[in-house]
Amino acid sequence: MDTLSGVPPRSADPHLRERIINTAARLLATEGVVSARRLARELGTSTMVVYTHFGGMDELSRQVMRRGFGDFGAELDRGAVTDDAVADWMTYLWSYRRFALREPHLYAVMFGPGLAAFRLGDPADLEAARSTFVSLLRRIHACVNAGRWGVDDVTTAGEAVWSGVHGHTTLEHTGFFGAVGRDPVRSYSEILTRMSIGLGDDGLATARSLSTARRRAVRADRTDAASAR
Amino acid sequence: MDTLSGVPPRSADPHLRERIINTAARLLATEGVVSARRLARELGTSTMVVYTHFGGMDELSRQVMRRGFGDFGAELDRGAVTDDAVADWMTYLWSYRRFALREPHLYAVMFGPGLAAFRLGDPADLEAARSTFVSLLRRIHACVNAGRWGVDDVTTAGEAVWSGVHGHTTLEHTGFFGAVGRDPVRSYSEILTRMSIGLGDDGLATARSLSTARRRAVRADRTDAASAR
DNA sequence: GCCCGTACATGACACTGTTATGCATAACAC
DNA sequence: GTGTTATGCATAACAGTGTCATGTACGGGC
Repeated sequence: MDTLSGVPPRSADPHLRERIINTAARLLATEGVVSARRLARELGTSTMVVYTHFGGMDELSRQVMRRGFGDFGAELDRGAVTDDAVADWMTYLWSYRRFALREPHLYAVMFGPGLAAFRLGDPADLEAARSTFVSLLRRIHACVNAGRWGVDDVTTAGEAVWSGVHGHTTLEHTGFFGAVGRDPVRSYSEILTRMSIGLGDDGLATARSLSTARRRAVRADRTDAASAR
Repeated sequence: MDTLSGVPPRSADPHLRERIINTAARLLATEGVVSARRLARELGTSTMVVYTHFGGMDELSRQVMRRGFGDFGAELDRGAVTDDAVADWMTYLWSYRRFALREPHLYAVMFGPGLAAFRLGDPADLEAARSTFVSLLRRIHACVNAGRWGVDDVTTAGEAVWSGVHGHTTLEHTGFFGAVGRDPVRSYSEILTRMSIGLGDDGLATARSLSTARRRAVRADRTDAASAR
């Protein structure tokens, strides 16, 4: 690593780099924004540490984003693979929503301007972001293999599914559903249901899978709440 | 209007208020951001005009947003009502995408933090934003009435559809599709197709409607390009 | 013609990211 | 152990942001 400058950092605190990223992630989660000065105050340092270690706030944000994608992917892949592929796919997307609601600001960094990872072309960032998408494609493939869906272009189907859950997530973050007195769980279920049927599944089978996935999601929510306590 | 302060503005330039909004909208479209100082420089005034007329940048942004919803709604409702309700619905959503791509920053203000219109509860803002959603619901209703779709809860279906097109739009704005070499028209078509089938339509009928809507959209794109020239 | 009030300009305050400068200290050569 | 080098970090400044207190000049009501 860092073969360009060729000089290993010889900091007094060898963990400072990690601490900066940790603190930035924590401030992002708790306060929604992270400024160089706020970060320095929290660390007991000057703002310069951001520039010696990352060159600027942009690169630091990308590091936080990269870690976010790591956590996100790990959490998404925790869902088991059962004989109900559509339920597994739905479980995956309920986990997607749970993460996005628990970490709204991190999600915004990851999927807002953070998707610049794709533009900037840093292989590590691109891979981090793409891995979660590939993970989604695997679930879709399983539904096709199970004979539930008829899809020739899995990637395009994945983009359509992702658009739906991502859009719903961002709408939920703006507070839309709460403001108009609508139930976001209901509309999220609608997305999953209509998409599954649209991709070829039987209506009744989709409804059964949704029930299964909802039960799993509620249980995961409880686990989440318990670990937070 | 402005019955709270009760004092009519007696500016040297009675159109200044309008000019500020116009200029802010133009700067937003051309430069992506609009700061009080940049605005003042463009207008040949000081930054104070923003505060005497709007009380701050927030309210000015909301005015720009409100106008944006007006233009957006007018453009969306331009689509004709024909005997192919699903094609009309798709045409509506192609117009949605066309507007979002032509005015990415305005769209971001409108549907990003701008959806705070729903939170803040200003009736005019809420109505401006809601009218475009209601317009979508009308198209959905037409599909149900035409016997193409079987939907009991039109609002929930509308939220699902909106999530899909909104999500796709924001992903497209981040440059995702271009960066990974994917065709956004293809995935957008996939959303429309799978949603229509998922909502109850026949696969072949949906495909025919998609062709119709695509033809209309291409024609509208050409008109758009011609008027821009 | 006077006076009041409003619209606007000026300049300052607190904040942001960034960077030039300087210093203390750690690592290395001998 | 000493001298040299260079690195990490603090200090302070610059340019930018939104905002506001103050002062001024002008327009309408009397």
